[in-house]
This record gives sequence, C-alpha cells and structure tokens, in this order.
Amino acid sequence: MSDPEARQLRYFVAVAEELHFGRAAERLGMAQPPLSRAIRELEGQLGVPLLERTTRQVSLTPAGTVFLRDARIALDAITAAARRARHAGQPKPTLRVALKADYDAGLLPRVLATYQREEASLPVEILMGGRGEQVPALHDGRADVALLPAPFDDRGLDHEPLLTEARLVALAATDPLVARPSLCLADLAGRELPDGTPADDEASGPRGKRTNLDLAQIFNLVELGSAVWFPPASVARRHPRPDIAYRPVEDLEPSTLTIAWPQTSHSPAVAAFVRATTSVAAAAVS
Amino acid sequence: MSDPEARQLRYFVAVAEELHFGRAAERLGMAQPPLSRAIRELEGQLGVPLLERTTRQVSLTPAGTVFLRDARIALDAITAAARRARHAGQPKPTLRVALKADYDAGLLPRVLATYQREEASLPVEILMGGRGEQVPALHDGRADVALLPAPFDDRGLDHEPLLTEARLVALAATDPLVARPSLCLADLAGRELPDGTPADDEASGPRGKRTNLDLAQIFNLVELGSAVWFPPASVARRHPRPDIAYRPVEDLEPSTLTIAWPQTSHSPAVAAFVRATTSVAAAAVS
DNA sequence: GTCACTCATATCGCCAGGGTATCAATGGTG
DNA sequence: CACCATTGATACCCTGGCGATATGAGTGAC
Repeated sequence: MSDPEARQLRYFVAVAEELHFGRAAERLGMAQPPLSRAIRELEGQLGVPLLERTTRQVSLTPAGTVFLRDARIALDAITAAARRARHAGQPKPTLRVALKADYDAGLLPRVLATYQREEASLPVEILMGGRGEQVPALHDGRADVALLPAPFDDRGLDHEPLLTEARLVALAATDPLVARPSLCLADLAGRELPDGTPADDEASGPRGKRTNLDLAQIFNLVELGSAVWFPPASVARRHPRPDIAYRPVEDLEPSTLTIAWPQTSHSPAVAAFVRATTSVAAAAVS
Repeated sequence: MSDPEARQLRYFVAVAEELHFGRAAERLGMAQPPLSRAIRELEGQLGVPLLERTTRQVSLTPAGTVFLRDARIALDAITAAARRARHAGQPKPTLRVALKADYDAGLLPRVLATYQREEASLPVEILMGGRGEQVPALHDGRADVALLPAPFDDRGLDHEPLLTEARLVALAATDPLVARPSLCLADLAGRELPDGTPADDEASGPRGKRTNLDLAQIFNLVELGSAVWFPPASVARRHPRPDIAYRPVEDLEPSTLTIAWPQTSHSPAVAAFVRATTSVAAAAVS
C-alpha cells in the first residue's frame, strides 16, 4: 500500500481534532463533501477505519487514535524540514536559541561571549517564548537549541543539565507568612498558583496545559495576595519588588536549567553552543 | 509559506540520492521533465535552492543537505504512521518484537512466559531481522519493541539495558591461538572479521554499513581460518561446533543486550513487555 | 411526527501534475 | 576545433484527481 500524502494527514488531523466534518472543512477552507471523501480514501489506503461516524457523532477508533498521534508527529517533521531548509539557505546563517525571558539564570551574557569565541560559532538569534514554547520550537524547526527548566517532554531531544537552583516562593509583602524565615509546602495549602492550580501539589508532575501569564500579571496577582509563585532563585534575584517578598521553601524540589536540542541535529554550530553553555554553567557552579 | 507535500519530499530524496534527474525519474516511474519541474516548485516554495545543477552534474547545496536528512525523517514518520495505524486496526492486535536471531541471551522464552501473565499483554509476533534492521523497524512502524545489542543509534528511541555479557572470540579449532586459555585484541592483529574489516579496531566505534552474513556463512569462514568473530558469550554457548573454539578476549568491551522502543509509543502493551523483560533480565543476572 | 442537524452520494468542472517533443549547455573526443 | 553524447530546461498537451454544489438519508430532540 502506498503511503499517505501530507494533505490527507492534515485533513485527518483537522477532523480528528474537531470530531466534526463540517467544522473541520471550514477550518481547512474547503467544503464538507470532498473532505468526507478524502478521509474515506485515506481509510481505504490504510485498510483500516479511523473514525466511527453516526449522523450525529464522530469519534476516533483505536487505530484513529494512534494515527492521530503519529500523523501530528509526521506533519511536524515536514514543517521542521521546510523551516530548517529555509533557514539553512539564508545567506546569513544564524543559531536560533529559544528561551523563556529571565529563565537563563543569568548565564546568557557569558554563554554568548564564550560561544562567539568558538571555532564553529554563528551569529545568535534569540527566540523569546512563553512557558512550554521551547520544545515545540525545537520540533518544528523554529529553533536550533533551547534553554529551559527541567522537567520537560524530551522525546526527540538531546539535553544536558546546566545548573540546579532552589526555587523560592513569592509572597505579598503583607502576607503573615513573610514573618517566617523559611516555609514548607504545607504552609501554603489552600493557596493558588497564578494560573489557578492549587499551590500545594507542586509535586504532582507536569500538568496539562497551563495558561501563560507574563511577569507583570504574575506580580500583580502576588501583590494582591491572590496567588503565590515559585520562581527559581535567579529569577527572584533579578526581580526585587517592594511589595513582594521571597522566602525559601524547604520541601520544594529545585529547578534544573537545561540545554536541549533536536536529536537529529548534527550541526557544529549547535555542538559549539552546547559546549560553550555547559562550560559556562560549570564555571558558575564552582 | 505552505508546507511541502509528501510527494515532493519523495521526489527530492530520489534526486538527492541519485544526483541525477534522469535516473531519479526512472526510479520514481515517471519522466524527467515533470520531475525537474516538481523540484523547481519545491525550491520555490521553500525560497531556497536545494540543488546546484549544471548540465553535467547535480550536487546538494548546504540547505539541500539538511533538507535531505529532515525529509527522510519526515517520510519515515509518515510510513510509520500508516503502518502503525494499519496494525492497530487489525482485529487481532499483536505486539511485534524485533530481534536478531540468537541475540536474545536466552531470555526470550522466559520473557514471553512472563509477559503473557501481564495484565496488558497481547499475543506476540516475532520479527527476526539481520544486524541493524531492528532500529529502522522501530522507526517505520514495523515493530513495536526490539531486543538488540548496544550501542546503536538511539535517536527517537527509549531504551533500557538488560544485561551485559562478555564477548568471546571464535577461532578455527586448528588455530595456534587455541592453545592459549585467553587472548587480547593485539593477538588478533591482522585477522579479519567475517565482513572483511580488520579485527583489531573493534573499539573504533560503529562503522558504516557492514554486510550481513548469516551464521552458517560466518561459521564457514571461521572454520577455514579466514575470519574471526566476536559473539557474546550466550550466542557462543548456543552454538558449540566441533571445528570452532571459543576463547575469552580480555580487552574486548562486553556487549549489552538492550530493549528499545519508539519514544512516541504510549501503548500499555509495550510498557508491559518492557516490564516483563527487565524483570526477567534482572532475575537472570542475580 | 416533524424538524434540525450532519454525514454520505451524485455529478460537474477545473487545474495540478504527468507525458512527449525539443532546445540548450557542457564536456569529451578525434 | 568541430562534432557528438549527455543531461537538465522549456514548451505544450492532456488526463484524472480534487474541490464545489445539490441533494439524499439517517438520527436525536421536542
């Protein structure tokens, strides 16, 4: 059997996400009947039904579920191939580094300085992204390498830990807990994080999608006492605010800044950047 | 810019591999002019030239080189998606285990027995492949999990070591070295492996493509004294032959049997198989 | 029972993509 | 140096795949 075309994958992903042929067709900018036919053809090629449809409801079969996951991966790989080729073809090649503002533990200036002295170095382009945007950026070819706090979904990525630092809690200056020199998670039971999740199950591993607030919003929520926040020490150090107090939290696991890059990357520029970063981090630790 | 279609990727890979439009077109079962046009269109979409052509020679640009690598990965991902969906749609779901004959260190029967008692177990299908076929089989969806000796290219794969065993050298019974109870690599300088590579640079890491010989061929070469061979102890134990002697080699790094599976796999059947395998291996070591 | 909703079927038309014929550029050869 | 073989590009045609519109059919809601 012949492999599907990317177009068929895009159609299927749209339908599988919407679970509705009409809406999916609209999203794809086409009419519903050809979409139905295209999906039927895809199922025919695969020899396997991907969707269970009644006239009232569309749902994924088990095969459809695994195909949705793999089709997304394949489409990402195509997007990444195109993006990386476009970038590699630029007359001015650059190294694109994805990171979240402020979450570089202050290493970035030294890293850049060290990197520029490397043999294989290129001009660096910084890609600021919100929480959780670094990993997709690596996957779809927008970035060549990323600095981000572990843990993260490392499938398809190589990575090295850089440095581990304690996380503090940010409290309103008026909070009674500010009197205490140090806290533990139990003291914060009932508090909420800026995104509305409970503050005392921080250990419950990576959660689903969290809303992305910028620092100003977070600070406002904290000052109002309506949220607490657990920044790594270096982030807190960089943002002293008169109405916010930082305190150590004894039983909060520390945060590990990590450098990550696609496993498929064989570029000497990436390797050089990783070398520069790890060496700067090692020096910073000692 | 819109992403390329799989067809365009297949065309480009063919041309990039042949570095010849005519031959590539023949391989693709089409005429040369539409292929030229398709590649031009692809380059237009990407906004980047992928091939340098004169009327006498075709070569890859830097962008073309990175695009070739990524396009192959993307096409593999599509093939894998299709294969896994087909397999997941079968009325009789199975777990497909890839391995190289005899290289299971004798664990397989116990692994299968243990696995069948697991909650999430499925009927197992064994996929015997030659050396180096396990990894591609995992990538393109022919296998769900593989047993193979480390090291191997683990990009995109998760894996766990199972057990480490010494490798022996297989010598013709008539070989003068047989008198020695144990050897080191230097003693074998000048000898060849069954595939024709020198025997004493075993430490030089994974080599390029090696020819795939079956056991009978290897044994014949060894008996004739025209090659030596370094099987793991368990493989040697399973193949006692009157005209072949096995001896330990002191400075030959041992072989580590490993279980590997695609990072994208979230199937409970795979997880159960990994559990069963690691527990059997742990028991075998103690 | 009727209506609204939604997916399937039927049919049409267009253009993307493949075919053939030919040109143009380049390197090898006597 | 003239000629030829080779090979990618161009010009042009034509077919079939893909998308649109109109309509049918099944089903849950009231």
